[in-house]
Amino acid sequence: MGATIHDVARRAGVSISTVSRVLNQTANVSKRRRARVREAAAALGYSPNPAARSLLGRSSGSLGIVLPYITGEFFSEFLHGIDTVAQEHDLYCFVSSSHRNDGEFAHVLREIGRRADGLLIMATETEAKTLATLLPQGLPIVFVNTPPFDQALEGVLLHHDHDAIRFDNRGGAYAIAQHVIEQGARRLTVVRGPMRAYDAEERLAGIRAAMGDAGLDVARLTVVQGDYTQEAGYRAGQRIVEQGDRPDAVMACNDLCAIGVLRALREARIRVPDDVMVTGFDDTPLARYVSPPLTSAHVPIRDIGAWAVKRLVLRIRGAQGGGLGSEGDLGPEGSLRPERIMMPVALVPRTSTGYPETPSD
Amino acid sequence: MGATIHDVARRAGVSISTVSRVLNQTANVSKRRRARVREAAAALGYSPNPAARSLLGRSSGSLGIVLPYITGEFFSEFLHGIDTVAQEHDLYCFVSSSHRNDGEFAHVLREIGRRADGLLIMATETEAKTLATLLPQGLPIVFVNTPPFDQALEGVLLHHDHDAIRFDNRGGAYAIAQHVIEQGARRLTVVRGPMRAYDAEERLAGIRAAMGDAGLDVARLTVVQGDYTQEAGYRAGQRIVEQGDRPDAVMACNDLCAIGVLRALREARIRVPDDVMVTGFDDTPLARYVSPPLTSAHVPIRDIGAWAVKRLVLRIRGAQGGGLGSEGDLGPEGSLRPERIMMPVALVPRTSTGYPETPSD
DNA sequence: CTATGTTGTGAAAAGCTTTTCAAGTTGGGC
DNA sequence: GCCCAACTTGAAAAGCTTTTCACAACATAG
Repeated sequence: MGATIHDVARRAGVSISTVSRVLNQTANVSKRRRARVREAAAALGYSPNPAARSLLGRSSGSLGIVLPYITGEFFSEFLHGIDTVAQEHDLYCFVSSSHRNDGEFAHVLREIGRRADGLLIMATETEAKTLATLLPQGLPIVFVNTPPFDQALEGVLLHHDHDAIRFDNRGGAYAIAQHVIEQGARRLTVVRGPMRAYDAEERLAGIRAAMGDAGLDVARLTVVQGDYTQEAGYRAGQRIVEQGDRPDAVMACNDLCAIGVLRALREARIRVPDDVMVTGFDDTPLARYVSPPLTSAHVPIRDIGAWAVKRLVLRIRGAQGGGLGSEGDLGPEGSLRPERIMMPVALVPRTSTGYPETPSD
Repeated sequence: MGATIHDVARRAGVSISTVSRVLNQTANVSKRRRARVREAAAALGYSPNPAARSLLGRSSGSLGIVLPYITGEFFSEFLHGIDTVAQEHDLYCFVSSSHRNDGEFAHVLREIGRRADGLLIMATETEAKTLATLLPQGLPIVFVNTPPFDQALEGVLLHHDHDAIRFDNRGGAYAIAQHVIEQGARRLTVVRGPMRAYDAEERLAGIRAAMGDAGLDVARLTVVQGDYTQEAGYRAGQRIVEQGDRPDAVMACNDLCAIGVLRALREARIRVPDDVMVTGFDDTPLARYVSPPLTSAHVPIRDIGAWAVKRLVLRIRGAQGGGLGSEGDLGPEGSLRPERIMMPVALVPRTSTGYPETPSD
């Protein structure tokens, strides 16, 4: 089907070595031959066989993106950031998500690790220790939103020189709680994320800290179990309504969940924000469009995806990746120092907490 | 790093041919050796190098998923359906989307075509004729939501034996329009999808047909330009409000767009559905959670993704794929007959068109 | 003009698997 | 007991690229 390097060599009247050298710019070739090879390659529409290339242990030209079960806009946005940068560098992404258990996760990680030049791993649910034993060796990896660097994963990260990027769950939650308290809320209820998710834990901690700093009794925080879906938010909202002892503010674990809460309150004829304030998290594009517009914490998820891939490219292709990281980035042996980025999460106050609506927002 | 087939052969005391035969069950091997090979492979954690395999022209174990620019939940749901089935068959998905122009699209299509065993193409925006010249040869392809089978693509589809699945844009839009008219609407406004998208065209046709059948003057349908984002819906909604001559119903091109319309109406203190009805399309999980719950047309997007991949697997792995399609599926030469599926799109009436709210929905 | 270094080029090997081909072994029938 | 068939098994080739090695041509310095 596709032309091979031999076809190009024959047409140009040179050896395959010369063709390879011209196309990869890996050594000097005389002007005349170079032109002839270029011409032949163009005429035949030649592009090197990726399988043969990766068999050599060189680049396969692909990236592995391993994700947890994600729903809603968050996923689209994240993948969009990833895809844009990958396309710029002519890299192709294996995307895999929603693994049902650790065994499946391990299998996918291993198989994708064999096929890709680098890995982007987002695994909030799988614990750090499990992850550490599963990591493919000798492959650049960027962790997104994995557990805190200074805990179990630290050793792994240091040893393998991996990068990591996460966002400030605690700070974002702190800001939201602080804002809600400033708006007059005293009795707070949280619809928390999944039990195993450490980020849910962090957000909870942020809320508790804000309550403590504001002089509120942390023990009086009501925590309702939920997850990152509308359904869970809806059910949690119903429970809050039935409970009778109505809180001043319901802080959902993300925007989707908050939307479920909003519906439950609406059905019970409870007004937001007049009777109860509601907040989300992530600030997906949707947040400003629901009724009422949702106070949230902005997570720059698209930028995070983009950064992760840029970083991966830098490690895979070497320093010519360009634009990212200063020269100081290079470690003693010329290898990149691992970087750990914490993306700030900014409060976005909207009507759902009584903040005046601004049309531009 | 990883063990090779030679390592397994050495450990088991046999030749690499025997190892290959055992692992692929491609020929008889004596019981004793078979056991020894199995054992050695397990001990070394051997799995065959995918690059070497695909170099042989055999399977690469991966699928190519080529998508247009998609936003919101629709994307997540679709990919979820795809991923679930792919994982069942141990296939890995190259996902690529948001190509800025035909050149980029062509490049990606070609490169992914070289890397994958089969292609899932969803390309509403790229025209059928362009697509036909770009198709990689000799590769199973499933088209999702590409232009109607009986138009330009027909020849290509027939020739290459490709499958196609789409959903009934026209029927769904017809049902929505009919419903809205039954609810008392006479002056209708449409926020249509992108100019180049043929599905937007189909939905418009469905609406016009419903109007005609109901005895309304089709010429009096107002069409506002939009696209599949909330922002576009918001702007379109603002324009509708400013226009003064308020319609009885606004039919948005999808749920996201409808949510934008809802916000614009809300800001103008126009009540939904009392003053104006609003409808969406796709029936994403969100539709039932917004305020008011959104009348929409249910597109089984997850099922569509799943069907497409099952079909691809069937073509790639041969008839043992199992469960999908009867024996009658096999054509004269034992090859699968191309199948074209039209998924029905069902009306889901909710409060935004005055339909009584049901808690269960 | 010889010795040395530089540059350009092709042959060949390596990377890992599947599959064909040939050879070996075993068993059964006459 | 011998021959043919069937079954097992190993060697080798093919698939396509990159890179090393060796060689040739050419230029420069002494």
